[in-house]
Amino acid sequence: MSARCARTRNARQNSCRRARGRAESHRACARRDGAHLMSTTAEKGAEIAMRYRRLPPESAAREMEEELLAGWNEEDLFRRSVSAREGGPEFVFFEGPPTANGRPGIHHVFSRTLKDLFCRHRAMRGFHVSRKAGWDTHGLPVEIEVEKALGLTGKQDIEKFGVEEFNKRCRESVWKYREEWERLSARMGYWLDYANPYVTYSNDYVESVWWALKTLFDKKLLYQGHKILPYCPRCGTSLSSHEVAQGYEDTEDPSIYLALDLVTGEGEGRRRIVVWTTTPWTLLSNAALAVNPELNYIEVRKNGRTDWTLLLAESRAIAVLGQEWRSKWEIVANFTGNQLAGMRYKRPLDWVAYGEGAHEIIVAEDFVSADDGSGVVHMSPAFGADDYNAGKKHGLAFLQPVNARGEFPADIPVVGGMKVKDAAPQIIEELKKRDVLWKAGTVHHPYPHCWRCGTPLLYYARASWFVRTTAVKDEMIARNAAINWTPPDVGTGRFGVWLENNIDWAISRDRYWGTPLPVWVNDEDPAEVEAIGSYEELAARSGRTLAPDFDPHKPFIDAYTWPAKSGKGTMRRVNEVIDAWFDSGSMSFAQWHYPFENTAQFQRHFPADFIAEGVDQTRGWFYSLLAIATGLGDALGAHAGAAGGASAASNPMATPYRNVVVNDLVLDAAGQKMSKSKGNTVEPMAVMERHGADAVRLFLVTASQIWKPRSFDEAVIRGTAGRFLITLKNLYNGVFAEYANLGWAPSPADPGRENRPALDRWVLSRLASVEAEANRLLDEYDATGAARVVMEFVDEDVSKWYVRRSRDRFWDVRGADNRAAFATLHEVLVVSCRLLAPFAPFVTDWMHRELTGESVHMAPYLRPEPFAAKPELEEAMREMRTLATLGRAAREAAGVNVRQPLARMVCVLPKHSAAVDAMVHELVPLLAAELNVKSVEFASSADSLVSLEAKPNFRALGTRWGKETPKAAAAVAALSSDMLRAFERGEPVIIGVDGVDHELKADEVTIHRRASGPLEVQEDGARFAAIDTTVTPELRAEGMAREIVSRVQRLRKDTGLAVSDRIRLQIAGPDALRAIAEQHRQWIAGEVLAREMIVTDSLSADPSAIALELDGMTAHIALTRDV
RNA sequence: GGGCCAUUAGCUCAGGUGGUUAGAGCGCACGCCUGAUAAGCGUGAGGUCCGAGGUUCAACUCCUCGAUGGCCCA
Repeated sequence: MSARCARTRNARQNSCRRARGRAESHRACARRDGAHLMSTTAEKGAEIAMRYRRLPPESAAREMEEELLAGWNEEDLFRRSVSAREGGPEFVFFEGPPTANGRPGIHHVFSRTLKDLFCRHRAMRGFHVSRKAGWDTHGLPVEIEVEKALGLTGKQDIEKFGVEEFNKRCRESVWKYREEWERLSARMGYWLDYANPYVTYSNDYVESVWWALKTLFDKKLLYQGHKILPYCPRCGTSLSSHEVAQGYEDTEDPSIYLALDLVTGEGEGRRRIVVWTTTPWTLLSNAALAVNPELNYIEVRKNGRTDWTLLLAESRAIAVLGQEWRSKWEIVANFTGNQLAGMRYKRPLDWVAYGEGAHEIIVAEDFVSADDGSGVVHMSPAFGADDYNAGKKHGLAFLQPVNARGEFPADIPVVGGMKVKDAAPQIIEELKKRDVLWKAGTVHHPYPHCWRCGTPLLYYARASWFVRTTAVKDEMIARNAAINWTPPDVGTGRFGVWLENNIDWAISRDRYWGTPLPVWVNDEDPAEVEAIGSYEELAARSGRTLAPDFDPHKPFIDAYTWPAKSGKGTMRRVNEVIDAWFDSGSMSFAQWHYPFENTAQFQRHFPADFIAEGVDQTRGWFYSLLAIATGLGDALGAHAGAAGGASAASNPMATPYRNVVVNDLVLDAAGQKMSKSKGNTVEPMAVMERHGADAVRLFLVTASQIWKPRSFDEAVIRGTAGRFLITLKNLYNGVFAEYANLGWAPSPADPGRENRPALDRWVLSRLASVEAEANRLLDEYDATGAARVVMEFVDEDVSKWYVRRSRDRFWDVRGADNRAAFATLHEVLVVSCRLLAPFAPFVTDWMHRELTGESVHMAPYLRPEPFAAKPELEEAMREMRTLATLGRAAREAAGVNVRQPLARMVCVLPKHSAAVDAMVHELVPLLAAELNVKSVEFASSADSLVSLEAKPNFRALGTRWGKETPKAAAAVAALSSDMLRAFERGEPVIIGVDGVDHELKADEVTIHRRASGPLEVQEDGARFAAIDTTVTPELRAEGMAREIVSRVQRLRKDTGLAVSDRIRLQIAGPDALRAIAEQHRQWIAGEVLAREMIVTDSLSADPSAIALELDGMTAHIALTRDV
């Protein structure tokens, strides 16, 4: 205290000198880094050159971040941070390309934060992490956007408009949002190499994709098939299963029961069979009925009617005939489905003539279910996958009276020219007329719609090109087993199940803007097919030199034809382009134009160590990467020794990615899914302007585990991540910079870490533990865990305890203890910045530069020589903090505030090792200071203050006593304090259960100590703190002195004095108060930096005097600044 | 329609091989501090762990059925 009191102008001048020295070195730094970030700000004119700049206030996160962004740009920091690790081990990251023609949303900020933070962490660990950007530029979304802009609807319009011009517009449209994406990436601090992105429409990229397709073709993995595919009549194209999966919507559809006449023999009565459908438009093409072979069918006759009967599945009778059907209908016959097979019937509508093939016949098929309908299904082989397969099997007729626009041909009666789904009322009316309608209703069910335009899809038989992924299914599963999924159950569950149910990948699209399928077919003989795998090959086959401005897209590519090898006919390219998912799934090699060039680059960057995307990519990019890499197999080179080697035997090939982090959705504040139609989307730029990118990033990562959906609520951001950042800034601004600027800088004069007080050694130990833990969690791809560990440390340990208990140590800069405190806090802040840098790259860089002169992003994540963690010290401190909590609660309960000193507290702790006990002893002064007590004693079990209580351990008792557990527990709980003391000494204790004595075992009881006696006690399990609340006159006087100091300090503040200003102080009051002031004169003067302190009987004349009530006495104080 | 996951304090979320005292943050109440001050800190009150059955000496935890929400599949 005297040191503080004696702080002089001299010290201040001293600190000015040092500050200037530091400012010089700052300028040197600034030149070296080519940035203005390091520039020194003068505060209060030229009075003091601050060595540590203050952070802007909380509201100015935006200015601070923008200042940094400008600096990073100038310094070219991203590229420098990558090249500085050149030569280090490679950490390979693949960027999943965003579609350049959509706006980025807040969920993109989420997955990009994850991508960025793991890359930053690995870079700080010394890995070389190049991060090539990419753009997904082909596909239906682009076409739709352009169609809308041009006012076109459908493919005919596009053809009329001209494919060349249309594709030109597509190519331009793609970049509509490019700048917005790049701005967002920059603003959020997502470091990605945008200078050399891969672009899926580029000639090089397309050529690599061609190579892949040709390779698959040569391996017989690319084929043309005729399959029932979900088809969008508006877009005029089939959709792949992963596209369909995105478009299910609840729809109301017709639910129609027909009663069709069976063809009967001579003399038989009319027999009708009940058939169910939800797609009446397919009835025009009905070819057969299907029944389940095993199911029981009944033939029933309505009471009182003899002229006809009805057939249906027995289990569906209630649904079709009503709850009371048994009282109204009589069963006349039973059949299995097998028995019905082969029977003939009369189709409901005869508008389309049958061509070849069987028709109007009942077949038995396993897929017919008894769960809905009538147990009899109408079959239309052109419009359903099951129907199609059954049609093949039974040689059924194939009617397809629907055009590519989803309309009936004009020449069909009644419904000609109508959209098929719109024709339901007309068809139902016709069925009524023909007396084949049993009943018509509606049904609510999910039905697939086009994910882009919302049009209901039709299942439609079409010629299409497929990748035979089913042929490599087992290998895909084996490779998947080697992928480390976060969270794991996406890999085994959602993705694993998807692979198990894998079907061939339909990759062709009847569209315009996409990678053209490089397959040429002989127009005279469709069996003659060639695939082209490079531009060179194209030139050779076509006999044409490719122009310098060669464009592989439609329509130009379709002009390349050549005579067939067979000598008859011309080879012409098929019409289709390919699924854009195939483009993005090819990025691992196509981004390098492999195998045409950059083989070394490719090999260095395959497979990826890490990718991250939203869960919606499970069936998208995660799948296409795996399917293509697996299909290509050896063609991607033999990268033996796959991930970890764990399953190297079954999986000699590398997976395309070793670790994948999957994040879930971002919901709105109310937990609803964000969508444009609901208008509850969040504009990411605006949010970052309001809260700062650091806060948004930190919030997204820490709100909950990343694989759970999180609600995005700005109020919560402010209260959690935002609040944490304020605490961090205050530690730097309000504690460290505030006082270090009075003259401290790191120097050899600082005590060595092992020679610092226990409190410092403790926080350094915690820091070391947290450093190791955060690193470990990031290594394991647990971003949430890592961020939380560091944040909790900064808040709980540093702010709430280390600084709280060290405050007065920062009030001077010269003593060894002061230097220890500054050096410790400096190190804690520097390392905390590093640990947080991947999550909050802005404020941590700002602070780190101030603290060390270099960017945090060039710093190592782990210190080369960390302070060794001290588990005993950490354990002892935990106990101390528990006792502090209990002590505060005791004071609160007794109504004695902390400013009032008290004489004594008595504590009890559970048994500890000697090492921990020694530490506890060393920490006692901290506890005494925190609770403002003169002495801290520890009581033993033998102490009269302590009584013992037994708490039964049910887990142990349960195994021994079973049903008798409650009785045994009661007997244990009833043990007396004395008996428990004896038990602790090792003497046997007997408990009686149902009159039988048993010896108590050690693990069956937990012994708790409880305070008894006159003290104020609080307890928590085995710990307790008892405080003697007696206030003697001496203690009271001391308390009053502290009261005076408190009021003077408040007055200093109110008067606007700086923390280092000296004052003249006057205190007036009754005799008793003056006596106290005199008694504690030196201490009071020291605390409030009073050079002069006058104690007098009256100050009433002084207009600036403040009156205050102290323990019933009125006092006056007045102060002036001492200059 | 089938499968999976949720449901715990006013809000957001932890948790537990079944063990009798279910935690945290925010918010709230009360208070402290006033040399972090458009800051800092403490204490406390809040819970039929979605509902109904069942298994067990013992269920928030396991089983069955149901409700609500979400995701996936068809």
